[in-house]
Amino acid sequence: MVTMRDVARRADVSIATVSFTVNNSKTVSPATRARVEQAMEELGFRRNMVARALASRRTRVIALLYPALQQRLSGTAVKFFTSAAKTAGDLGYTLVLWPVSNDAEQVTQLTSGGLVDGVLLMQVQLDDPRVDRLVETGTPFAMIGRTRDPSGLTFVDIDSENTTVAALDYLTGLGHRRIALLTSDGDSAVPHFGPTERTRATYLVEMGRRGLDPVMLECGETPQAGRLAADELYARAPETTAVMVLNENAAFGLLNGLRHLGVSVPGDMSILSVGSSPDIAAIADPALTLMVSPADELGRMGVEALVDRLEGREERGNHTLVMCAFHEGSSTAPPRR
Amino acid sequence: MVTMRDVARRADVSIATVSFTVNNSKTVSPATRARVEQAMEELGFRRNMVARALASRRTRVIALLYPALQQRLSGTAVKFFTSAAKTAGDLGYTLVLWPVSNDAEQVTQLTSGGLVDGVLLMQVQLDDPRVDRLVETGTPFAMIGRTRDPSGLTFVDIDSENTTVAALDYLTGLGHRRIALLTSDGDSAVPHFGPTERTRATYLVEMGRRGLDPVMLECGETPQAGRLAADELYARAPETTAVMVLNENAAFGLLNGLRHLGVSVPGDMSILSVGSSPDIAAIADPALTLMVSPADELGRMGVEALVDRLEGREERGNHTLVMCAFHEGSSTAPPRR
DNA sequence: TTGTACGCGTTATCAG
DNA sequence: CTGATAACGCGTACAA
Repeated sequence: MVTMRDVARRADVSIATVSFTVNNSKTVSPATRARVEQAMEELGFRRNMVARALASRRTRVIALLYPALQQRLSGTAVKFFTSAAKTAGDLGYTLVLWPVSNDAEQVTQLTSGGLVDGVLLMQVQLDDPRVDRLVETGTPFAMIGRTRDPSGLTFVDIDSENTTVAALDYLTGLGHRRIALLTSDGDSAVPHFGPTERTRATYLVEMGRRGLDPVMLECGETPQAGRLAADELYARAPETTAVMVLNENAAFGLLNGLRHLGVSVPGDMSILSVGSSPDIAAIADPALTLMVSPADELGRMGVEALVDRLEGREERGNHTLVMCAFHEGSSTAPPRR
Repeated sequence: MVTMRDVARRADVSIATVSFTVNNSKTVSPATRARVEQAMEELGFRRNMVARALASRRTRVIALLYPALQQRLSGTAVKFFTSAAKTAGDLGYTLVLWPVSNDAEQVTQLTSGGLVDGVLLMQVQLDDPRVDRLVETGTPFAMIGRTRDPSGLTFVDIDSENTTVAALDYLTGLGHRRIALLTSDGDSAVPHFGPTERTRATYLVEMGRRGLDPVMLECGETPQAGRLAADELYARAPETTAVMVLNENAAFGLLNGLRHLGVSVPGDMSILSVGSSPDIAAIADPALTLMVSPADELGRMGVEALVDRLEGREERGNHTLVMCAFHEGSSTAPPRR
């Protein structure tokens, strides 16, 4: 291995000078810089990130913690990851997906080990054991999503309230009055998932405000469960003309279940899938109309907020909300007269 | 931060003794061990992984490189990741998903920086620039998939040949004689993807051996492309009664396209999807009959092979092939008379 | 069984 | 603008 010492000797300068030129941490005379760079070139020098980390007390690595790895990574999650990784790279960091459960002990071990400078938390629950632990150990972190009381913490999250309002505006704008809501149930990968609870609450309020009757269904996050939900919907509320779905996998099952019931989409029933991603919604037939999860923005802003904290540019408590964006598909239409 | 020195002082032993007890690297008298452990407990000592890595020249971190992150992570890839991570954990390593493109330079920077001990390569192309680079820099690595000439390299891969034979055996066993093959085209995320090319070659040989006429289609990895493939299939070979698909996303489009053509599945046409995962195939209606990618095994064996190399237990050149397993669905049936 | 002393490759401090 | 020199926290021969 070629060390800085080798380079220094070859360029006939001190180790410190080599460090300065490599890191641009101090001004170096052009002549000296040239000599050093030539020496590095000739020797094939590559700096040792571990030594660098030990000396500077930072690895420039950020860990993305995604607990729900037992299932497939949704298109949304991947988009998020990709965007976050790119942003991190632009800011001089490396972001890696670190597979830990939401066991607090594992999280502690990771962060206090010094291998990562900070942590980005995905799939945050309303009461998340990881968060308490991170606060305790003083690890810099930012959340995608938020706990029940996120004051003093840094997070970016989906603006479920306004997204729900927009979704209902869209459906009522088409003329629908019988609008049901299908979400995940308590057995989902992330129990007490903020967006689910906030969407349900907002849905109730908004339906009431519009003088409409709410119909709320919930089911597991599988196509099979979605299919059963179709049956349940027809048993409980056969008059329904539109369903707002916050459960990507179930949306497919719902669609198939309706077809088997002889219900045409969007002729007899409109379906609006909230929080999914276009590429996966395209699998459905007809292609689903969506409120697209702002994965790119969330990833970018999450990393930016975290790096701000890492570099001391910000006190704690940066909060940002982003709405889902409407994406036209073929699963919605005005209700039949 | 609590260092070993602090612990040593508190327990009134030397730093070395603390290290021995922590790592079980030398026998320590029970009395001393107790004192040290108590001191660690009281001080809340957590060892610094970076310093440990610098001194021991190993981080015990393995990077999983997955280049095709521009799109969604298939269920197969996630299963693979999960299984690999678990295996690594059992062996005393941490496996992280490191988002690098398949740019060779980035790979070099990562591995020569010393932050990871070894690399697991996914989505290996038949001619993969990353592989040459890793060989050059002497980085320990193992591949999931293989290059055109993998002699001397360590890999685990899908046994495409035997899987294809099994798939054709199954379909001919049902009575099908007109069997088409739909794969990805050259514009896919991973060009010159080994399984695709090997499956196509084997398909040709096997169809010939059975005295059947081959029909090969290829299309992009999207539902839309799969839909067009349905049209093409009916234009080119309307007599076809079964399709073997090696293109998960297109399989959905194919299914929908056929329905719109008035072709019932599996009544008029059987579909067998090779190399996908059950959870995602369940989205389809009818649920797809599969040859399931052995993601768990591949992940486990890949990590095991890599760790063997990392710990010098093995020379280079461990090769392992695993077949896809049959998984009953509702998209296949005997052909109509 | 325990302790000493040095090495790992870089960064930070402070003096020139 | 440049260069010694001391950390940084831990692993490990080697000595006791």
